[in-house]
Amino acid sequence: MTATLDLDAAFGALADPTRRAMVQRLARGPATVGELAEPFDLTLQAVSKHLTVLTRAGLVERDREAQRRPARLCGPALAGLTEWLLDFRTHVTEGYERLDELLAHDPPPSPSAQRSRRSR
Amino acid sequence: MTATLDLDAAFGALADPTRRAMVQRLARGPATVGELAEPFDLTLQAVSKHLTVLTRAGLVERDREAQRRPARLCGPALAGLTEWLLDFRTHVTEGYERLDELLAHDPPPSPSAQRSRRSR
DNA sequence: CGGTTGCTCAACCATTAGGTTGATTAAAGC
DNA sequence: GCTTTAATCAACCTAATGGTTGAGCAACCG
Repeated sequence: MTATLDLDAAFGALADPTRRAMVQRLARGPATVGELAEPFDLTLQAVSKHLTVLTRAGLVERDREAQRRPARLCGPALAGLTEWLLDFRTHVTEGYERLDELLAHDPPPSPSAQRSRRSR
Repeated sequence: MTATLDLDAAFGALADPTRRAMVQRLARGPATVGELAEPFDLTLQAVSKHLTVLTRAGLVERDREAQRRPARLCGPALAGLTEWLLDFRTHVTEGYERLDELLAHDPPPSPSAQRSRRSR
């Protein structure tokens, strides 16, 4: 749907507290690398790297404005992630009712099939 | 609430495709390590490790049933994750309207006060 | 009892991740 | 034109990941 949402990259990106904080910061509006770096006592380079990770995960996009390269949030990936989780929760409830008390969610709409994966 | 939901661990756990697949598999019901390992051509040990990761992330719980140690999904962490994402999206929309087109979501219901987080 | 089944523990290995310092590019600002 | 500002590139280090093999433990099977 969002085309190629890389769940590996997206989840991975959010697995880091610094990155999560940056994302939350960006939720308030675009920011330059320097601005993003400020609260973290990390080098600019480190922050730049984090930004790269977030960008490759599709969570942020970069602009170019004079010498500055402000970053701004990129919604779809976030939406995609949320969707995956919600969708997953739906799958959980379907055919495995015991869980609806755990997840406290609504009844399953339809069956589906799913298959494995090859890794690394 | 879910007390200490470790976002680092939880997002991190889901950042791996094998682990995600295992979680999806578990969504259909508890499974032993062997059963979980089967589709992946990995050693049992590797799968066992993944299970440990998932367990530490609070995503699964282990039982003990003779020599078997079946794993089953543990809803709250999943729910917590989803909540974080949804909550975050809410933060995004509030006070930064440009994003509602990005996130393609519903209009913000009301202003509210909710503020950041400290990490690391 | 001895063997098999189901799994974990331990040691190890290769790759990646998060961070650093140092050098370099690129656009402004006198 | 040189210097400052903003950021990236490059090399490097350390620690964590994802995987392996091999040994060990616990419970059941005959």
